[in-house]
Amino acid sequence: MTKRRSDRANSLDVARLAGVSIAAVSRAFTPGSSISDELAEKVRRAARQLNYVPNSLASSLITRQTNIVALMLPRMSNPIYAAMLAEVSRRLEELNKQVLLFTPSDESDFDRSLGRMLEYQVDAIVIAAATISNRMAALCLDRNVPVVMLGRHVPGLPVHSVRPNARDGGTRAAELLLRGGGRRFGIVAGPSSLTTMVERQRAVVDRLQAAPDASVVAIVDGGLTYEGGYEAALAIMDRADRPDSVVCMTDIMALGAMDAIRHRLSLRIPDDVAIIGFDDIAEAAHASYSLTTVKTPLVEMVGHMIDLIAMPETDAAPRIVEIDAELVVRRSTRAAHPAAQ
Amino acid sequence: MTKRRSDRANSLDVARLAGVSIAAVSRAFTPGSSISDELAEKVRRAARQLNYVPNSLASSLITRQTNIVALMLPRMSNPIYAAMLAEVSRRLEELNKQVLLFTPSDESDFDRSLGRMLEYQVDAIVIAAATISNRMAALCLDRNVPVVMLGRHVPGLPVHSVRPNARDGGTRAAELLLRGGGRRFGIVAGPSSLTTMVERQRAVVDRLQAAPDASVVAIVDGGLTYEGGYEAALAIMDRADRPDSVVCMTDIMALGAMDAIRHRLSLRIPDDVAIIGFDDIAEAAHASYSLTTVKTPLVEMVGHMIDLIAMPETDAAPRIVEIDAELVVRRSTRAAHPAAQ
DNA sequence: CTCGACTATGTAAAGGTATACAAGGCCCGG
DNA sequence: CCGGGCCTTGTATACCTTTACATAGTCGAG
Repeated sequence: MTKRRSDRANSLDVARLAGVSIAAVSRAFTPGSSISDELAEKVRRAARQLNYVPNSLASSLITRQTNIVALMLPRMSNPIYAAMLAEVSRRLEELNKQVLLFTPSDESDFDRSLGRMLEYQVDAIVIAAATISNRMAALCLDRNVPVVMLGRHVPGLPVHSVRPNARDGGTRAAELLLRGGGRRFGIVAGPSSLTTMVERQRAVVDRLQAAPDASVVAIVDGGLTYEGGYEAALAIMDRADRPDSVVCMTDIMALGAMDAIRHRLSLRIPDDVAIIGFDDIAEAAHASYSLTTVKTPLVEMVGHMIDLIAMPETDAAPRIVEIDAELVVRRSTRAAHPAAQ
Repeated sequence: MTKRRSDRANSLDVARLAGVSIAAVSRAFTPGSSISDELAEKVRRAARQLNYVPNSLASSLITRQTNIVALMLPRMSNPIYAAMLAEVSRRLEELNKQVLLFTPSDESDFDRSLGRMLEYQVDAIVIAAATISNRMAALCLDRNVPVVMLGRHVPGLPVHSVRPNARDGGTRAAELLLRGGGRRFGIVAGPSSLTTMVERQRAVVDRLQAAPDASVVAIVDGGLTYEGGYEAALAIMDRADRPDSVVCMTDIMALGAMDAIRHRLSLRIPDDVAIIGFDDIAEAAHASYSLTTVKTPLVEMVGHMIDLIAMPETDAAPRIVEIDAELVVRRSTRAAHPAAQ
């Protein structure tokens, strides 16, 4: 005698049991609606008796609001994305909204994920560490679904974006290393397909090239993973003019680089080699690493994202919010070098 | 001239433009339904022209299937939960299902989150690192929504559960340390409110007490965080009969303990102190830690979870799946001690 | 006592789709 | 040439709720 799903009570069942109209049931479950306390109480009693739970699908069909925000978040391997997700979810739940998660494994899945988001009638779409095709962006715009890109900006795309000021962060990272006496620089790069990584690297390189006696002696892709950072550091350090400073485009690669430098090459950090990363993931603060890094200001970014998706529906120009980078100085970099001052 | 949401095309609009019935539109977007290729193509052309996207809310209202699975996941601070989420999401998306995330900050929010899950008519509920009240469990059962607890089991609750064999894992961890010559043991505990932590600890302590010359000299709560593990280790090691082995109930606390022992107390691992953890988070494999640990078999756990929520609807007894623990031996523990053999 | 302004309640339509059922077309065997 | 079976298409109802509108009731002011 399996209980079938259609045995679930609906508002009509509740209305009948309570001896009221179906509208009364709806109002009893809608805070602030015009209903007397007695009637509301009568409805709630009947509802409890029938194990009634309002069907928010039916409700959303009418109100055109699901209280669901889609989040596209690929490559969960990097802890910064987990932190981003946690913050996004936390802030949205404060507003009684939920995150519907999409983790496409491949760029070819992006459009399919976006399509499914629209089918679910989500109230907004947040895209982290991924991009969106022009076609889908236009479709979202047409349907009046706000889209916010978190952490990067693609010029010309009609979507909002919130991102840290990579140029500023990269510049300050480079300057810190220069002040610490750095002259020969290695770079552990991210994939060139990610604009965020390219911007960070460009900012760092630009500032280094502006220094008369500094030079970038090696750039190796670290593939955005710990292992990739480890290998990249080995490749970078294996040369006659060994770098005295290494900039990693993400912390997770920086951790790999530090471990390679210390445990494989037996060099000291920061004495032999100074290291700096980007993101400020939790592990960067661990005593084993104590990594100096350019922080990705998640809390502020998500705060602005919330504001953007709450904006009144207009087809106004997409907003670009840029947040100042904060340099978190720890012990993987040298203090100001006397000679450099 | 803001475009209103009601301007979104629906299946009737598409049907009219294509000169077909509304049923044809539905069939054109339902793979495997009875429709000729020409008609389907005609519908798709019209749909594209109108930027039509099927409304899965309306569809779910009828099919009673949302392809949404709710995941309750508090305390995202521990990386193991992020890994769990990634695996759950990955596997579900393979089946064209999506994760609706709930991250209640407080035990008092559990019931409210569960209630909202039911309102969204989710196909199943997965609960990680949290529990569910008897009342809500009964409600889910009544509505035929499968509930799977991931990582723990609460006796008497009418829900499925999938979990590692904590007893086996704890026993093997203890034995490894004993073989390595451990005699005085410290334990960094988790909150006693989490049955998982209690089970792990009980297994470890039981095995240690079965060894004639071993003793547990200190048990300190590490609060499930890196910082907590750090402080707990300091407390544990600050005594005359300093432990020669420390068991931490989670890896994240073990990392804190290792850092405290090495960088604050300047002791060697594993020579002065052997350390072992639980979970096998990614950082445990980093060269800076190389932490021996009892692995939480996420892939297998999620695989079983998928099977459970796909089971035909019955009110059969809830299943309990227990998975063997795997001990991942790295360099934070000593090899078998000659004297112990 | 009456009218107007409110509040509380009910009625009915709308929101977008899936599907049972009926109907039409076609082919093939007899 | 006819009937049965199959495939395609359309019609109409069902899914569950919100809300505009109408109605009935309450209360105070004039």
